Amino acid sequence: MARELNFFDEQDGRVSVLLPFALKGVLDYRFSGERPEPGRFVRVPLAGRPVTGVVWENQGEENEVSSSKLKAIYEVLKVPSLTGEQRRFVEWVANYTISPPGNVLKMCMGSPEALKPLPTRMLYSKGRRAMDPARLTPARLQVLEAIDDGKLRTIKETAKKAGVSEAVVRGLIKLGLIEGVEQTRDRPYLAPDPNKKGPALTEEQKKAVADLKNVLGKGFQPLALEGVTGSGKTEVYFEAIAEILQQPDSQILVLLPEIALTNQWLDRFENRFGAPPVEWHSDLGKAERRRAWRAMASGKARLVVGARSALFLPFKKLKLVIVDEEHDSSFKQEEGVLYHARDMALVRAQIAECPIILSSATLSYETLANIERGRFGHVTLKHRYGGASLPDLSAIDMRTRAAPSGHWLSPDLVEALTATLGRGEQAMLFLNRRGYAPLTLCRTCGERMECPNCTAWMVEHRLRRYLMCHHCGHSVPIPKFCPECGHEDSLTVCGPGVERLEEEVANLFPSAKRLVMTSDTMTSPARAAEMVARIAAGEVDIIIGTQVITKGYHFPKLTLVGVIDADLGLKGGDLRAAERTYQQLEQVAGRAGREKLKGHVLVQTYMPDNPVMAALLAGDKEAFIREDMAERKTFNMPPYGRLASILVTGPDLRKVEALARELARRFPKHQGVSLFGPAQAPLARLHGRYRYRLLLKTGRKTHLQNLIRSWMKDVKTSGGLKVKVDIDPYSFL
DNA sequence: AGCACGCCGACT
DNA sequence: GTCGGCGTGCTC
Repeated sequence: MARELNFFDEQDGRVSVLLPFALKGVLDYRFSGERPEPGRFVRVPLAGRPVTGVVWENQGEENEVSSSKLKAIYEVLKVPSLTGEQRRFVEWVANYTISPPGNVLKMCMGSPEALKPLPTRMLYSKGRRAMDPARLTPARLQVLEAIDDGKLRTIKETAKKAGVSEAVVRGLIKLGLIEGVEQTRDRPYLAPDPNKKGPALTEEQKKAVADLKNVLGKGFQPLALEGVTGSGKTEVYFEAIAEILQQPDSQILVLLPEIALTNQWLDRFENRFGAPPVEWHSDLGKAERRRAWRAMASGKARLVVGARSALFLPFKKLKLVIVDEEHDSSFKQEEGVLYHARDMALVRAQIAECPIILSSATLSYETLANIERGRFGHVTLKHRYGGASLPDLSAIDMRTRAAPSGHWLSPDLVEALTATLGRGEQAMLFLNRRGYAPLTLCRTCGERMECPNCTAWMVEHRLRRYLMCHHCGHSVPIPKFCPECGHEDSLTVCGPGVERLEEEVANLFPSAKRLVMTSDTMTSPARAAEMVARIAAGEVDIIIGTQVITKGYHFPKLTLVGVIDADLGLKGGDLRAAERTYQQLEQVAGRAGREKLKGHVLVQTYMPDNPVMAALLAGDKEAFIREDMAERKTFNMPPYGRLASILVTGPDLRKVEALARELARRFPKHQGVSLFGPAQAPLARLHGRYRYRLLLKTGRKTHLQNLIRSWMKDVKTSGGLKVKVDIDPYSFL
């Protein structure tokens, strides 16, 4: 057969290599000498240029390319291998999300920097060779005295300490009186100390810690840690971390939503363990990325805290996973490989055969359903830490207690603000809308300012003096003339954003110190930390912000939370609207009264009778969740049934529509599987591309992915058309 | 991911 | 007549 006919050596062989981009599968390469094991990082040629990939298990593919076509591996990199666990994880995620495995591998590679040889420098100390007295000079003697302490120094440092030139030092190195060692430039991470004393725990916390410790070390075991806001969940899972840290070389992953990874969290960690954790998030520089990635891969770092992508770090010995704020929808990646970090964390823990703790004040329905099914353990904290009580919640019925026209604060909320400020306490106003106003229109002709690329309004940002589309980022200066009818100064704004709310607060409370916290003002972790410090120092009276303020912060003097438009999240009317709204309101309410001072929450709503609002106000969230989940069950919706969204996009509306219809026509009918659509997506155009959607609903037992794969097998997408499959979708835009 | 190939509009 | 736009396809 063809194999025998090729002419390279007997010991040459073939290995499969997975490359970090969207190829169909692995590519085969030739090697000579020792066979590189699966997991090794290799440099290989691809279309004439070198790329980095990973040696992969042979797929036993039928259509194997002929040996004569194989190119040779350039180099096996001297970096730690991708473990078998991680390779299985890559395959699993690729399979589940119907993504090319190469795209998943890419997420595992951290950064190109991480795979380059570590930059090093030479450090010098006393050598073994003795000085030939004939060659001793005063300068050389000075150097020998300087290095007598045996410490490692650079040439420069040595010369400086001895008070001689670098040339003298180099001369001694040549003579062997000083010897050098190569050392990596990346500083090692300090080891967290599990035995350092933590804060005193309450009886309830101690009980929760005992419950957690009960399942640690018993292999894969998911555990939901449900504790009301301010109950000290973090301190409880810190004890689980301390326990696992006792095992030599064990590693721990803590996942947090990006906006909850704050200095406050890091400080608490450092206080408990005496060393900062490894951090992993989107704005690490490349040197820090390399340092973190290599530290995990070599097993030298013990604990990493990160946003969802930390899931793909190269753990050597993963022994515990924690997903904090597990209900948070930002764990769902909405671009590229569409995965949910909480769900994939469960898979990662299962592969590592280690426990996983899902923590939240407002557990997701997915997790609640898993508790119900008996798959997850459940530990609860019902009381706030330090004797603080949960805040009072009350509604302001905006149908009868409305704000004056053009204003957004009802008289009741203004009164509460006045009282709070009068007592020298802090208040927080929550409005989940960035900018000054969500809509600008022309009083003369009624024209609305819309994004040219998206089916969306242009949001005014008055501070920055432009209108901006929040979906594609397109911005234009605030126009003086109506672009439609040309009238001057006839444009008017509708509705509030946080900037406009701040303006109203400034008019009502001119002497109060205000701070606007949104993604527009918190442009970096440093800026965020600075704002938090100002609040903690009492330099702020009223915090006005979007959802960035709902999570994780602990401000002792904050006693009043005002929710400006509690109904906002219910308007989309999608599957998770009620769940999301309840979680968000509960979380923001949880910022109030976290220490000695009693907290109050005022919720402005036009629909106080809506089940979400009513349950929240009555403090009966259990009943509401039970009912909402029962409804999901009736309609076979997640977490009881499964969904997949198929989004067809392209620049030409006709072609998009035609492909969506063709897909529907070709859908293989299956029992227990329903197809909805195609229909225009709610965001009918985004980035200049039209969008049509199909929705697939199945029971929990159907193999959704296989079904979709065979359905999509020979779909041809020409003319700029794209089909995006989203398993377990969260966004229905 | 990159990069070459390929087929349709405004220039020397 | 050519330069160049980026759509499509391939890389072991």
